[in-house]
Amino acid sequence: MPSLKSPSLKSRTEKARSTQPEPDKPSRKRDILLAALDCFDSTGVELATIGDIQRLAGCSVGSLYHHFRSKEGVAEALWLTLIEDFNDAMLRRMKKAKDGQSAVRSVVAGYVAWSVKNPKSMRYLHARDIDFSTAGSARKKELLDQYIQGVFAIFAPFVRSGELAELPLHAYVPLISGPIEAYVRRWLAVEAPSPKQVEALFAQAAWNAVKG
Amino acid sequence: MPSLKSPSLKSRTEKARSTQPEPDKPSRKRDILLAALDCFDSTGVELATIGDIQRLAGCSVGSLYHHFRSKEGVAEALWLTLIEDFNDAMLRRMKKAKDGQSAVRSVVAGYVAWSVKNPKSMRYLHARDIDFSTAGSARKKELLDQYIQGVFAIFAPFVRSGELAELPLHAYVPLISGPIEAYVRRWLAVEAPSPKQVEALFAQAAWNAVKG
DNA sequence: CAAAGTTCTAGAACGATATTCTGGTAATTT
DNA sequence: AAATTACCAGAATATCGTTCTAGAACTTTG
Repeated sequence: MPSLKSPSLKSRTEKARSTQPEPDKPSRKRDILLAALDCFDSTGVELATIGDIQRLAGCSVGSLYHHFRSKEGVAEALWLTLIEDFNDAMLRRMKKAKDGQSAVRSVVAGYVAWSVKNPKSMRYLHARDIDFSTAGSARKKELLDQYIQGVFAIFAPFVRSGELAELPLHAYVPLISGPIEAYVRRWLAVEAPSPKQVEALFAQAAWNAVKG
Repeated sequence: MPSLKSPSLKSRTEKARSTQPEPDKPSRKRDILLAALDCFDSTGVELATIGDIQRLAGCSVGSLYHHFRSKEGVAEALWLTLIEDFNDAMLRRMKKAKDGQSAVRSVVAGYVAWSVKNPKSMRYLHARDIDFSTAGSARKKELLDQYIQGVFAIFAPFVRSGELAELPLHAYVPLISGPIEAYVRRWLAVEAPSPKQVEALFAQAAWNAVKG
């Protein structure tokens, strides 16, 4: 569970060393990702130059290319890091729920909260046109599946108890968070009333969509 | 209402000539857009080179730059053309509905139908990170608003009759098409069960979300 | 119909910038 | 401490977006 703010991003030496998981330590790698987020957010991935990122991160080209294979590599790593953060935050929040209804509602609330707190990151998560490598693409799918599984694991008991409807596995996430996701995307792109204003309405809709 | 398949894309000479609106005529401009869609879809906007597009379209660099200001200009024009096509198709379909419920359901059905028929185009519509010029950005907002207005114009009578709930203007579109949109995006990105399989379920959810 | 203008096309030249290369310094392991 | 590895720097290179020059194909106008 990497994070840009309370970081880990341990260099994946495959043979897991016995040292503790390197709790934080301000790393060059993270500096680069942080700088990249700013650059990508303000000008888009394409227009942001390696020079911009490198300058803002306070490192050299060589250093940047030591940590990442390419500019797209940075873009990909950034996206994967952010989605992992986001998924963690969401699942953590959902796990606190005691019943199905509050679990479902917490998804909408969590989505809004995270977006309002990290608009740049959320905007970047919505931005596609990041050319994922085959490895990155696989990782992305893996994380996505993992999230869906995680959600379902939380929901399963409530489905069994009949509080939640029994639906195709892939239907829960879009049914619950599709509307708020669409709303937030629009809010991030152009100016629109804050998601806070429709949170309750969308939470209710989410609940209606999946209740038993 | 331009279209890539049954085309118009008339060269906007501002002083509208008396000639009929140039019904189709295979134009160089369209060839370029078509080629661009293929290139952008297979490698992403960034990695697609002007050379690729130009070669596939069978034209020269000069010609391409005569019709568009830049590569981003091509990407922007393509996006705007496609969204216009899509919006037209959706509104046309919705207008046929006689009552609120079938109008709402037609949104979901229309979304699925268009996506299944034009996956490349829909994938491109979902791709952000197209650096819109100020003009393009304005046009985009204009089209988006126009669509929302159009949807509301169709729904208004049903809202007045009480068949549909009275909600914030910006809530209808995400509530109705948010889930299917999220589902389709995932389907287009990685492999997943066809949207056809959840169409009925999502149509029902859409209806529940906005019925009076 | 001829001439003048305009649109469209071509491809070479240019400039910006992503990426590679060479060489070096700190850290870690043996 | 020697060796190996991780990390970093900046110059050199290669790729590609864009501009420029020139000319062909239409369109309009006298």
